[in-house]
Amino acid sequence: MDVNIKDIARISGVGISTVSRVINNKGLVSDATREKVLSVVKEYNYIPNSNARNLKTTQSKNIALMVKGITNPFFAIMIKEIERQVNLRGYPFLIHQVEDGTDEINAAIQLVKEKNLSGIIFMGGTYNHSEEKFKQLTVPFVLTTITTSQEVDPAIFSSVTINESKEAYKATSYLISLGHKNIGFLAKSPLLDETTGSRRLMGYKLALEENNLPYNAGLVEDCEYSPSSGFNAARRLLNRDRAVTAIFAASDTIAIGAAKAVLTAGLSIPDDISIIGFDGIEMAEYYHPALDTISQPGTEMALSSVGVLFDLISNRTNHQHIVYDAVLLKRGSCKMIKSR
Amino acid sequence: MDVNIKDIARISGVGISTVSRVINNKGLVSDATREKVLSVVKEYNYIPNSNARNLKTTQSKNIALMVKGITNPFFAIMIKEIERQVNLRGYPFLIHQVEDGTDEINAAIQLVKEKNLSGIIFMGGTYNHSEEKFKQLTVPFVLTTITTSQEVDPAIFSSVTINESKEAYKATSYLISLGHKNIGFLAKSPLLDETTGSRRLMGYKLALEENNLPYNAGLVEDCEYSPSSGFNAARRLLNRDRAVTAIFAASDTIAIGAAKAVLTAGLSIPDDISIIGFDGIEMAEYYHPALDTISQPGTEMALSSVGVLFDLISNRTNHQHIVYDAVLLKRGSCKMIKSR
DNA sequence: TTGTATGCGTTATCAT
DNA sequence: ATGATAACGCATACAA
Repeated sequence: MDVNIKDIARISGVGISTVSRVINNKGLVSDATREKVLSVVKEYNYIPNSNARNLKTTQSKNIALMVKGITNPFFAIMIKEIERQVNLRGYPFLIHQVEDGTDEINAAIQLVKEKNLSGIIFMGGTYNHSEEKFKQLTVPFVLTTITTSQEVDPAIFSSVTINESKEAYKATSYLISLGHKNIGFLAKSPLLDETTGSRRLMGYKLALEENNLPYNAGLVEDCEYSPSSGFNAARRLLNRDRAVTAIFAASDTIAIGAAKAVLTAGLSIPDDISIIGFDGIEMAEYYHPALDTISQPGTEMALSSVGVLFDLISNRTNHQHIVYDAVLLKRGSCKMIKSR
Repeated sequence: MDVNIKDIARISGVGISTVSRVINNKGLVSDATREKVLSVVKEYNYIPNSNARNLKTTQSKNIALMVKGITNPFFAIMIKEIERQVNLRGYPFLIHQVEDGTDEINAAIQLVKEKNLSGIIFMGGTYNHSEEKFKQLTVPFVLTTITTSQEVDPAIFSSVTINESKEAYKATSYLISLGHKNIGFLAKSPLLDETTGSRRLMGYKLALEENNLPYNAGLVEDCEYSPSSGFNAARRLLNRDRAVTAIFAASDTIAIGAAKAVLTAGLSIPDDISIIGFDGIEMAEYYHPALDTISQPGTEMALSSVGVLFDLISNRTNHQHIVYDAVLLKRGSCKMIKSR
């Protein structure tokens, strides 16, 4: 091991607590001793052991991000911003990837006990967590990009989200306004309860309903949030139902795969098939043709997630539920249906 | 705080050390007491405090990944696999994003002192780290996707890489073999020392040289590893030099942006301009047209990085330097130059 | 303004 | 096979 606080104290010719006061900027220390201690700290390259610190204070300053789906490019930019914001506040930050199929809340409960976290941000995953579980989380936390089922009391958690069904409604309505009647819907687990996919499906259905269009379950495909999966889903869809004139993909990654399927089939976007995605990742803009999308304000959501968390940590506020608006970006991959 | 080892001991009616032996599977414990302790542990949901543990053992089992460029989709799949592999071995894993412009080795040195890491994987960044710095790293580490400058003694570090210049040579030679003579090169910091971009530029230059083609600095553009940056760089290139018939992008993200620039300019891929990327991310395959690329074996590299690290941690084997071969994937975005 | 002593929760060394 | 007890490195109440 390296030098510790005792060494620094001895070398500086002061007591341990004086060193502690200096490195923590706490309590009264004369300028002379402060300077001396700091010089020794620097010379010996002393860095306090955070394990001992956290053990002593029974409260580390660690902020953890629990991500489900770290390969999601939309999350990538959010992660970057979240880390930046946390570091800005001088808190250590740790990213924990949650494997698909494992429970992130349980993982977090464990992490809290293990590392004495002081805050958690949950990103991605599903909504089916029980109130009881949340109550076991003894530190401030905020859900971002996800929320909970209706049964959970909003007074016990914070969230930063978009209104999934409203935004999906927006996308679908847009396609309908262009005259489309047979609109494919591609999402992950749209038929399961309490998933992002199912929320977006709700919006899709609502738009159909409001426009007196029948809901056709055959137009809904379940797929992962990836181009390859979107490709396969779109191909299944196109093979099964030749009447499809538009596709609403619940992510841009899916949309890109779907677009490829359409183009590969020798069809044109948007002349034969209109496509709209979701998220607003850079890739969608640079696809050819550029893909329309529902663009989420990822950076702002990241910013505000950290903001809400620190409000909670410093006891400044009660739980907040911030809902951002997403924006429909028209880039030309959707078009008025051609008359037949 | 929650229950601690003392509580468990008291409730179980045994001594503290017995509980410790049980939860660590160390030393002799009778089956009866073991069972009793375990039941209490379970009932009270006891989880050992890792700060105390690490403090005592002066060596946590934490493995840290230092990533520079977490938004890089190629890294994303590697990160996922690395985490999986580390967890498989029962070690806690933490991801630390290194901001562009900050020194990852310094950050790591600090992290080691703070958290008593037992191993580090470095991913991304540049090669210009001094031997002296590496020597300050008192725990096993491996560089992945990067390596060091020639001056650093290979006996003091491990690495898992591809041969950057060789693979770039491969891509460039391929374009040359198709008759291209004016080949644009897009990379991040190709003219700086000891960057991935500069290594790939070396391969590019070598291929030109071996084929008696002149090196034209005007065909080299500096850009970030992103579609937007690739788009701008390609546009600059196309505007400046109308003789360009092929573009070699040092990443698929750049290639996607470059492709967009070509298509937006009303040119065709590959009829007017051939494009080849680097990395082998999924998006490149689903671009339209699908983009040729030099595909790195990301998953295997991840796997082997963790393998090498744990060899170092346990076996005390010597340092290894594993170099993977990348594969030229032809998908149709490169074509024999049209005769003029 | 400064130093001493105590304890955070755990592991490990020693008796028993 | 089991239980006291001494560290691990630090922050802090309290004494000086």
